[in-house]
Parts: sequence; structure tokens; C-alpha cells
Amino acid sequence: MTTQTDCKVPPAPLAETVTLDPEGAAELAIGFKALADPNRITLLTLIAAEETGEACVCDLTEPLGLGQPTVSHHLKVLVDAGFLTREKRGTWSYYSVVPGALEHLFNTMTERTAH
Amino acid sequence: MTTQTDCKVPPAPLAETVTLDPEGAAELAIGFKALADPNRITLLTLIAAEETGEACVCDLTEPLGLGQPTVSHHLKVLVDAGFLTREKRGTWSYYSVVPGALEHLFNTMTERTAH
DNA sequence: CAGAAACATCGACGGATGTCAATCCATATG
DNA sequence: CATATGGATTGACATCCGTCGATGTTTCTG
Repeated sequence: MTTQTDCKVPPAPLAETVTLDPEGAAELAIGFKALADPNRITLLTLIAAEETGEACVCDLTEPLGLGQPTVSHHLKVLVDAGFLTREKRGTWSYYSVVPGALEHLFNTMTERTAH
Repeated sequence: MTTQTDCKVPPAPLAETVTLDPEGAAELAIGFKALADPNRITLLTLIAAEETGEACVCDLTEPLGLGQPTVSHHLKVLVDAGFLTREKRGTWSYYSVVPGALEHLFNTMTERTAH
């Protein structure tokens, strides 16, 4: 049986899969797109600076100078990107930073550009 | 002399200046905005993977499946954001990755969200 | 100088995005 | 149940962004 001949062709060019990975690039872009707005960056820093580690929308509306729907929208973008979590408690929605989310994105990007 | 009493009031609320810095947030957003596109991420990885550390536009057009003007546009965005440098040599334009640019952006962002 | 090659720039077009006003939903409270 | 409050959702609008075709610019080469 010529089973070895099948292995002559590697399953995937290793270096190529790292540099030319459309899905991976798209995934990274989604993360960076969520960070590509000054107000969303301020939101992350505001929540991270909170003593309790969490903040509700009403705490964030005033320092940003934005309307409540706009703040809710930005928070949703950050939640969808995996940088924040929402926990509804009573009438309020409390947002908190996901611990390793930023670092994971940055590490993945750094790996791709390190070669 | 009661020189020590002057130190009771810090010159500026330290935590506040870090979390609520409009200019800083805008600057960070500009950097992330440049990374918020799959093709630009692939461009960075392609150039970084080059043996010589640099690549011209004609090398990047085909693997991306984009037209030459579009690739030039994306490269310009990355140059303006400080992630790439352009060096014109003869008829060709050679782009190379700026060594610490990505890391600097990531570190600045991590500092703001570490508190 | 004439032509070609590599790249930048311009103009245009369609789709995505940030913002707000208005509205809807859920929960707490009288 | 009625009302109020916090927040999410919707619709609309202006702007921005990615893409391409066409054109301009520079440089190399006959």
C-alpha cells in the first residue's frame, strides 16, 4: 500500500495559513472595529476605573456627553465584541470588563506580525 | 514652615485624567481605526512575513484580490497611522513595518483599562 | 524623445456607522 | 392597577469608508 505517497503533500502550507487567513483577519478586524471609536474607548476606561468593577448606563451618560440610546448602542457593540458583559439586576443593567479580552486580541495580532 | 500642608491637595485628580482624556481616547481610536479592516490586517502580516522585511504594491495586489488603487489606499492609511513606512526606490515603493508601533498602541490601551 | 511600468491621486458610488428623537419593554413602587 | 424609572430598540439622517475605473506622475529603457 502506498500510504506514504499521500503524505507527500502537506495538509496546508504552514506559514501561508498564518499570513493569509481571511477568517482570522476578519475576526481581528471585528475586535479592532469595536475599539475604533473614542467614546467606546472612554467607556472601557470608565468601567475599568469603577471601584466595584461595574457601571450602569446612567453613570456613563453624563461623562460622555451623549444620549442614553447612543451609550446603550456603544455598550452593545462592546458586548458583542466580547470586551464587556451585561448583567441585568433589577431595573439597572450593569456592565463590567471581560478580564483577558483585550490582551487576547493584542496577543493574536502581535503573533501574526512577529514573523 | 508648613510646607507639608501644600501637598495635601494633589495638582490634578490622577485617576480622572487617565480615564477621561478625550484627546488620548481619540488618538487611540485613530490607531485602532487603521486596524479595523481585514485587508489592512492581512497587509501588515504579509509585509511582516517578507524575508527582506519590505514589500512593494505589486507583491500585495494579487494575494489580497484587490485593485492596485485600493491597495495603495490601505497602505496609505497604515502609513498615516504610523504602522508602516514608505521608501521609494526607483519605480517601486517599498513598505516596511515600523518596529514598536503596534506594541506601543496596545500598551497605551492596556494601561488605560488596567486600573 | 516615445513608450512602458509602478504607483499615487481623483471622482464616484454603495454600504456601513455614529447620533438623536421617539417609542417600547421590564421592573420597582405607590 | 397606575405611574415612574432605567434601559433597549427602532427609524431616520448625515457622514464616513471601502472599492473601483480613470487619470496623473515619476522613473526606467529603447
